[in-house]
Amino acid sequence: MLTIGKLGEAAGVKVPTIRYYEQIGLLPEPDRSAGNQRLYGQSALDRLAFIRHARELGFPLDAIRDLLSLSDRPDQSCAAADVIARAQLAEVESRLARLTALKAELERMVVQCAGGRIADCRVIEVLGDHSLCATDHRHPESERAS
Amino acid sequence: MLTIGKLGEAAGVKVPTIRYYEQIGLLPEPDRSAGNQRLYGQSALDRLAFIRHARELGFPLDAIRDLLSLSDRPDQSCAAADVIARAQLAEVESRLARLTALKAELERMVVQCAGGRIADCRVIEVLGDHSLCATDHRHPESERAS
DNA sequence: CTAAGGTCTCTAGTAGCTATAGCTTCAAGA
DNA sequence: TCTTGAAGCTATAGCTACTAGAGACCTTAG
Repeated sequence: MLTIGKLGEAAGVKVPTIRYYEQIGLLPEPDRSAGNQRLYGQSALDRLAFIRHARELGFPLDAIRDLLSLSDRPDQSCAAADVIARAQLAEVESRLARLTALKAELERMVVQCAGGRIADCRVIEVLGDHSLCATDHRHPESERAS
Repeated sequence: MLTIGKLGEAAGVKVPTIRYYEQIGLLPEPDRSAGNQRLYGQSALDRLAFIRHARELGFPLDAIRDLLSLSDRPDQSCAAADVIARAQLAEVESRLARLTALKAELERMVVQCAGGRIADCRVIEVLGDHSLCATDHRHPESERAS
């Protein structure tokens, strides 16, 4: 049996994240030790590794929830899993397209910057006037590095 | 003078978003009408359009705050603006690289799905076992469509 | 037995909004 | 002039997926 720290280490997930997954019902409530500490077995480790891997592939937690409940019923058709994976692929592709356009626009911007005064700066100028752009890049991009 | 609704329409920004920008100090508090409604002039429209465009290019609000204060001092060097834009470009490039790897992995996954039972499903199988992956794709990707 | 480090619960914070509730103000039609 | 509906106001809570902190308790090595 693993304590929460060992489990996190084994799966590559931080301890508060595990407790968070339990709280939102993604992981079942584990048994507790006499001193009220969580104790996990192999199945919890498998499940957590599954979640982590799906997160790395960008699946949102709701999709992961669905995928987990599918994997709990191994005799059913995997069509539903396929749908979820394809949706994720489509999402990634659309984000790729947008980011590619953004990259082109940002490159245009920084290349044109002559390094003079703000008043002449292409960066500031382009930001102030969308018509100076080559591409459309409408709809903001979510921002979070990791 | 524009009401908040007209301003939002003109700049392509929703009304609550404008109030939010004011609240976090990105837009100055505008004059009010006799009935306490916000009234905006041209400069507010310019500023909001700048913000919107920078958001479309993926700049985080903190960076936009810096860019705005730079554009308020047109006689200074634009080096700082250049730094911010290059940082954003680097961020976009790193996200592109990650998404490209994800796309490849997801494609591998859905292509291999033979459409049978869950127990045989490559989608579920691959998610459960990272060693089946071709690429590394560690570190989760932020999820938010828009 | 003690000290260090892991674990417990609970709360609040992050980014960038969006949504709701319950109210007031404004503009146009009858 | 009255009315009605849209648009505005404030304040609060919610979204995703965590992360950070406080203050108390448990466990284990020396």
